[in-house]
Amino acid sequence: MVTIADVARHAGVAPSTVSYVLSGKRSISASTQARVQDSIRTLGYHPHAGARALASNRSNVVALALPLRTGMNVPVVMQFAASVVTSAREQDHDVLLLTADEGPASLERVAASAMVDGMILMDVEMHDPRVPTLRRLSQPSVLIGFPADATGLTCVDLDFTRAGALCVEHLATLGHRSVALIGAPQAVYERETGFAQRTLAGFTTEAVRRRMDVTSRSCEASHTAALHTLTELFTERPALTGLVVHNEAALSYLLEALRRLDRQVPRDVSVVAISPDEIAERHDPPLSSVVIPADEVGRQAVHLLMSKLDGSPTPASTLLPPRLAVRSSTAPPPH
Amino acid sequence: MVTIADVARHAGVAPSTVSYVLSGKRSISASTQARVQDSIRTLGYHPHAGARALASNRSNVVALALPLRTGMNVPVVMQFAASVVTSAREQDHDVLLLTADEGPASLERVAASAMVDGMILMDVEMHDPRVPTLRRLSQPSVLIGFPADATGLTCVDLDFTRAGALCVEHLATLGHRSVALIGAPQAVYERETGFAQRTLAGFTTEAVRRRMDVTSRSCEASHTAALHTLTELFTERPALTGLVVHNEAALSYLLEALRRLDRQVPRDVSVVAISPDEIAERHDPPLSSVVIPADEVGRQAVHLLMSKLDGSPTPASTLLPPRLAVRSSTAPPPH
DNA sequence: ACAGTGAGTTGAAGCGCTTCGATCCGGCGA
DNA sequence: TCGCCGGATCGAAGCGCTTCAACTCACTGT
Repeated sequence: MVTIADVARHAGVAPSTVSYVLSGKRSISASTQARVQDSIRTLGYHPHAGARALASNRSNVVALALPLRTGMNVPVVMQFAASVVTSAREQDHDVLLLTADEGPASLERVAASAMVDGMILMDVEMHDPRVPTLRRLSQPSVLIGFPADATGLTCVDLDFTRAGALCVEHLATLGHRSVALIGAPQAVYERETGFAQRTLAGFTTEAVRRRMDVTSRSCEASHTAALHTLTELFTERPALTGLVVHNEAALSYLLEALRRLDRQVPRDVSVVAISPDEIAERHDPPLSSVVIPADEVGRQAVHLLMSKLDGSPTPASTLLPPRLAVRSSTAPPPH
Repeated sequence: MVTIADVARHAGVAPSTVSYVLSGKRSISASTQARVQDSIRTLGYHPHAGARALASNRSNVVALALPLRTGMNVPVVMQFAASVVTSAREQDHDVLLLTADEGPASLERVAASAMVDGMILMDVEMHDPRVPTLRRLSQPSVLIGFPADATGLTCVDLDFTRAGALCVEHLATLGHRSVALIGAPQAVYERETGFAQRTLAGFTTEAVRRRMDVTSRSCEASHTAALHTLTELFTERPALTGLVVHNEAALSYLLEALRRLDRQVPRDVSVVAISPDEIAERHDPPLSSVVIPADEVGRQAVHLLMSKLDGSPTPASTLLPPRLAVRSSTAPPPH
């Protein structure tokens, strides 16, 4: 292994000088810098991460905790993860991947052993068991999603309340008077996942405010469940013309079920999805949707964490405004 | 931070003794062990990962390289990843997540800086640019998938050749004489992804061997593409009754398109999917399928890597046998 | 009785890096 | 002319751990 001493010898300087060239923490003459950089390149020097972490008390690694719970939307989670990795690399950090297998203990472990400088948690529940652990740890963290009590935490997410309201607004503007939200599987609500609840709240509140007829259902991701949910819904509310779907996994099944039930989109019923763009676009007809900006959320999470790491003041809560993409699945209701 | 010296002091032993208790590399009396373990617990000691890596030349971290290329099946990739993380944790290792952003350079970086002890690469192409880098590195690695030239590498994957053949066999046994494979998007074939090509080869060879009428198509994941592909296929081969789908993203679209075309499954056409169980089960009708055992592949990859890490002899290539799950989407052809 | 054995334990030497004084030196103001 | 300043560089300490050689001590076999 090539060490900093080898580089120093090769460049005819002290090891500390090499270190300062690398970190830029002291001024070094241009000529020395050039010489050192040359030596680094010709010798193929890479600083030993462990040694660096030991000496500097910084590992340049952040943890990313992905619970991968049932009912979570896998492609979206993956987009988050990819975006976090990319953004972290831009700030010279690597990403350690944690799952929920060990529960909060894994956070404790990687933090206490100084493997990571900070952590990003996804899929946060209202009463997330990881939150108390988080508060106890010395490393900073950023949550993607909001727990019930977010005091002292840094959280970022799409503003799902407004997303729910935005869907209603779009449908109302088109003239719909009876709308329903089809949400995540029951399990997601039972564990009180914040984003699901907030969408529902935003949706319902806005619909009530506009004196619309409003209801909601959870739905599993299967053909049978989709068919059943829709049948029930239309039986209960014959006048239902506006559907908001916040459940990407069930999306195709629901659309197919609508066809089975001979409801044409958007002639008979309008559909708004809350999902990433790529997914909404792919359906037939392409779906009007409120975008889940996974990339942006991931990037924000990393930026917030980096701010905390270098001690900059950091907003406690960041809510990204929802954006509506109007495509071909929404139209005025039949009369 | 609690250090090994604190523990040693608290337990009344030398730091080295604590280290040996932790590593088990020397025999320590039961009483001392108990005392040390006690102190560790009461002080809440966690060894400093960096210090450990520096002194022992082992980081207990493995890299997982997920290219996240277009057309790759996201849920499957996620399953792999989850399984890798879980298996690695069982062997006391953590997982560093790499994407393709930096190309082979990221492998080089994490290896040269001793951040990781070894690496697992997913989504390997026939002529993968990472392979030359891999050969150059001193750390061992395991590939999920096979490049064209696998000499000197350790690879593991589902035996896609046999998987393709198995689908044909199943359809042939039911009496089908004309079959088609619907595979991944064009892009996947163009970059010569091994598994896609091998499935096609296994499928075609077996069908030819059985003197069946055989063809294949690639297909994008969209409603339009699915409809188009099927229309073309049925126009070209009116007698076509057996469909093998190796493209989970397009699966729902294809089934829906079949309904549009008034082909009932399995009455008019039998469908075999190559996909994870959960996905095949969810469709209507539940699909007969060849299972992609993502968990098992991930676990094997980790085990192989661990073997290489402790110098055990390791098979160069591990092909997991495919398993057919017969559900309701296959039946004898109409006559 | 005594060397030999081996289990149990220790002290100290690093591992490769960062960082904190300390040092050197050329130029500046007084 | 002298002292001083500050840019550039160096040397050494130390981060927390593992590991090796060495030591102790109770036993064993002869």
